[in-house]
Amino acid sequence: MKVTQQEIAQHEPDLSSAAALIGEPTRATILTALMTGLALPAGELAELAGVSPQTASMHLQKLLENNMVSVETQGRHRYYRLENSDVAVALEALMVIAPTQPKKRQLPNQDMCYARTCYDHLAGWLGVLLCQTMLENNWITQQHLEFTPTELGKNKLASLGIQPSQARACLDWTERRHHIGGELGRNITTYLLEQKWVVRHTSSRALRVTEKGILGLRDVFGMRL
Amino acid sequence: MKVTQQEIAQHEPDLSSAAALIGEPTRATILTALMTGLALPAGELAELAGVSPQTASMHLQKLLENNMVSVETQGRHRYYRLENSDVAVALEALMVIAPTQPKKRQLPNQDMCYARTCYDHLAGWLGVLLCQTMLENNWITQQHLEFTPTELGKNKLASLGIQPSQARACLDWTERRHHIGGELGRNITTYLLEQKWVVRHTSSRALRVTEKGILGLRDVFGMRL
DNA sequence: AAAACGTTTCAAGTTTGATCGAAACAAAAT
DNA sequence: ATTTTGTTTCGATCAAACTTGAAACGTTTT
Repeated sequence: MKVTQQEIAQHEPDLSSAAALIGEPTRATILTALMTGLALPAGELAELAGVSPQTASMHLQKLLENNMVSVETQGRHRYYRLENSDVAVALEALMVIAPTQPKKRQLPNQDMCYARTCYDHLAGWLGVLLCQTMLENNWITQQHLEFTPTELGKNKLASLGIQPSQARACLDWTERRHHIGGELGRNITTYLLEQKWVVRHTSSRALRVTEKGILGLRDVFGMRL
Repeated sequence: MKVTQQEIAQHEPDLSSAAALIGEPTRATILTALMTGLALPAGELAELAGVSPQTASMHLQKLLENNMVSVETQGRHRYYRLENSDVAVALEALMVIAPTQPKKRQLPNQDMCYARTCYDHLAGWLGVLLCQTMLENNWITQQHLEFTPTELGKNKLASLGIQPSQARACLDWTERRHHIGGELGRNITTYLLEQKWVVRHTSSRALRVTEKGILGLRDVFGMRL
């Protein structure tokens, strides 16, 4: 046995173990799926990742042991979700530096780039456009990594029943641009889903804008889709 | 061959490959060392990680291919550094969720928790304390993830020859609290090093406060060490 | 010109850990 | 009660990749 780097870095966070956990393709797929914020049962995650239930179970156990996910048992189902938002933040940060798949430059799943949720707020092309529209219409102002609703924005949002909270600027990994995260991002996404302006694709993070949504987003937010 | 998760996530950033790159212990040690912002030669990184030069060379090549580090050749030396701050951000985000080494709960290297640099700005206990002191003394104000120098702070900093820039709040993984990052963080750290109030430990990210520094930090910044 | 040094390339050996069949377990459905 | 379904545990297999010795390459020193 030789002197390992563990001894050198004994007192630090075990960076490699955390990264290795995410670095296995099956687990990465599982974690990516859980970034919707949804809790998904083991079997569904197995199918999603294209592995057998045994394999997925093993991976989920490892994720569980390392506090990356938590589990809730309901009957014979076990629902897994991300442990906390720190995990989501780390995943997003990794996505920023991750290479995009080189092959198939045309977008195989246009929906996914079009609209999706980032942990719990709206991301993708739709999220970025919404963010820009709100900036252009002066509903919010941006100070570096922070969005603040203006008086106009507060009134508009409140009239829709959306709490005009502060928002964090969240970097998007398909658009490489900012969208609205934080509490406000969550509130808006909740509103859009409640109004059925966007609906979730089955077992995916992708969102679809409904016909009602196209009208609503245009009339209320002033978005040109 | 079976259907792999690559096909499902084809259009997305290759999360797993980026994470796997960091997930190998030797590479993680190398990357952690480079988080000082320093450029280090291959041989030194090999010794630091406790592996042979060949091994380190192979790992560095992989990091290079994936744009995690960049290299600069000087004579027979090749100096490696982190490619950009996005990489440092991802590493920090991982450290937040990484488990700290369970064995040896007492801190084996107190210096490392005491003071160190986070990529290029001051972190650790000293960084957090400095940040708090500046907030208490009303040199800066905090809006969520952003620090802004006050008029008082601008004057104080300018009189020291420190550019009173904006600052990003950066989460520290030993203290789990914010410290001053961004441009201002860099400026302050440069100042402290120039004044020799803090000095770098040899081949480590840890910093040591000099006797001159204890006086200086007390008299100028009002810090109680 | 020769030797020393830092680094990379090549070609092994070796280990880690992902995978799945088989089986066990638990809850729900029949 | 029996069957079906969702999940986990066990054991064996296998592939990916980390590791180092040997050697090659380029630069600096003597």
